[in-house]
Amino acid sequence: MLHVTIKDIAREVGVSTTTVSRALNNKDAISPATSKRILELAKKMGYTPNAVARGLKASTSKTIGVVITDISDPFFAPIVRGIEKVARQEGYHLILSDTDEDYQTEKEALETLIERRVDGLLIVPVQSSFQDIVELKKKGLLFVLIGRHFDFELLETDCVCTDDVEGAALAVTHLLERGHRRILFINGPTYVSSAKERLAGYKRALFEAGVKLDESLIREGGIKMDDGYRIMKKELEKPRRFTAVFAYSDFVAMGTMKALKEANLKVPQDVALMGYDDIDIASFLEVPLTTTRMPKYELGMEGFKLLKKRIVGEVGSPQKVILPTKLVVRKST
Amino acid sequence: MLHVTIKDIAREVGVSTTTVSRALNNKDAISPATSKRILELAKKMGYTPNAVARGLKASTSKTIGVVITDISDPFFAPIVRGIEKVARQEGYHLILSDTDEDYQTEKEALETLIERRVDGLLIVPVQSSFQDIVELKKKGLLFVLIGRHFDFELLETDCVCTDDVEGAALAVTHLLERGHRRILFINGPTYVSSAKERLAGYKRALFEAGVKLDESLIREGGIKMDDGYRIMKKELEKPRRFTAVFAYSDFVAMGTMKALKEANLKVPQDVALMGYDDIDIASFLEVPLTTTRMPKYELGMEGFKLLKKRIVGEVGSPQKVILPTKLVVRKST
DNA sequence: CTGTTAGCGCCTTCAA
DNA sequence: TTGAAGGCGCTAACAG
Repeated sequence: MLHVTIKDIAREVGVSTTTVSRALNNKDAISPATSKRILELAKKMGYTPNAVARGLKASTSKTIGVVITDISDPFFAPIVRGIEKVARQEGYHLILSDTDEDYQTEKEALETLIERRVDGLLIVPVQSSFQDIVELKKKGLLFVLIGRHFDFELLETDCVCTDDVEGAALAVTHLLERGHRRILFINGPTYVSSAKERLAGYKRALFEAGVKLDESLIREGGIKMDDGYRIMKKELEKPRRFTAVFAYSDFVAMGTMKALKEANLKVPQDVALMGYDDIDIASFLEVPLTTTRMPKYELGMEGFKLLKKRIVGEVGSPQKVILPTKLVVRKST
Repeated sequence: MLHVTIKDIAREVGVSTTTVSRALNNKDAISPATSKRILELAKKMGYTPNAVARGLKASTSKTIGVVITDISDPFFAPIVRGIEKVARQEGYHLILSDTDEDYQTEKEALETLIERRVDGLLIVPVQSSFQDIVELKKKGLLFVLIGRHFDFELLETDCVCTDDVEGAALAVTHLLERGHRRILFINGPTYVSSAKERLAGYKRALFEAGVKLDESLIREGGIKMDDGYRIMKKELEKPRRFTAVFAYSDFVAMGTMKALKEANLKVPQDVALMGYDDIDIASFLEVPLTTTRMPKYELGMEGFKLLKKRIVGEVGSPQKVILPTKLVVRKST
């Protein structure tokens, strides 16, 4: 038999399952002698408690669902790591789902996670649509958004984020200070909140510096390396009308860098390049990347902490936790 | 009430829970009319099946445990991605545990995963000790090792790996063909099977080329970037006795590269550098890295597939699945 | 100090 | 075509 149960132990010791349960859970109301006998036998028989049964009884699974767009993305991986670290300390397990930035996948992931009766969810929402998140809230499930959020007028939820208007403004201001006036912005899809905010930050920085906004310098793309590559490749077919590039993310910046290199353009001499996120390897790139640091690990940790509060019943209106970002100047600007 | 149960539906419709269950599971032996009523009401009431209860009854959780040393490591992240991809297609969920290359953490992770009654486990073992894996096998749990394995004389288990003796030999041979004779090998900890094999491959390549082995050119370190940095840093305090470096992994190579750069040594002009793994960003490094490609994504996918076979009951003696590696020549050699 | 009973939510006999 | 009973493994309430 693969798993021994308290029933097996009870039979063996000659007591009731209740008594076994008591011994196993260090309850009082049991004689030290029986307890000892039970514990010893349990060990000898290789007993492992069944958390599924326990969960059914207690209607809590000590499990949280993590819904993320891509764990192999160097921006998201440390977030998951941060979650896992704190979660483990608190006795929680993580069920992981990759959505691949696809709404349908996200929706299905949420459904199956609910079926598993996770105690709560940590979500990096796809945002191309968000009916599923609305449903989640309506059903009364506990969840916290990480790194992306919805306008509170649209949908109020807990979230742990950064102020990307500020972060992007910082980045663009840095470029402006370096003397750049024509800054190509290769943004992510603007239905994603962080892309929306970074666009706002881009505009704000220009405005504050008294530089006229040229809408034709704004591109909307994806969040992958390849998106940056593709967009820059196309851009370079035309006469160059910019001296610097602000990329949505370091990943996008890497793709951009590749396209630039293929066109024999030097960074930063010919074109300055600014990323976002400060992924681990940003300093190891061909040209170490100037970027805005996102507190990735912390986003994960704080996300879990907030969720935990909700789980243990700490209530209150939806909360926005804003973590600080920071400019990191390297060689690409 | 947060979750509605079949009991709630039964009461509402005025039938037994059995009938509800039948409707929900599309069993026959139920009139289309009742079935329709039930299904409609279930939807209206927002019914979501309870996979925990179902799992208890069925004693299968459709969940597999993934025990890995660090998901934010660019070598392991794609492995997890590969697992998740196939697992989701087959209706399985992943419970994720980071061990941080720590045996005790691994041991505890395995225990709690067993408590959760996962249907099987996919493990990148720490290997500094392996009593926990022995226990796992003794208990009859289903698991497959990924990327690392034990000598079959020591412990026979399923595993999906690469032939790293071969891979390393390939790498070192490449260096030899470039004219290098004094190749510093910055290896990982040799209790890890891949490090052991790569060392064997290093030796074999030298032997086959008729180059005398100089043990003093072999270093045993860790698997992180910082290990490569630290070791090379120390190495450079002494007179240089090598013209090329073979690093245990791309990550280690990146650390090495950093130390080299700080010493104003050019790669590959002053020192050639060879990595291992071919992590996604290897081609984007300051000096694009020559390396041996590990089929990361495939390791994950094949790992799950093999595990699945065991789960559905396909038996047979422990199986070693060997995936091919490939030399990728870039600029660092 | 120990046992009996009951129930978490679901599904599978077996009987009607 | 439907339902009653029982049980997956565990624990809490209530007796004794």
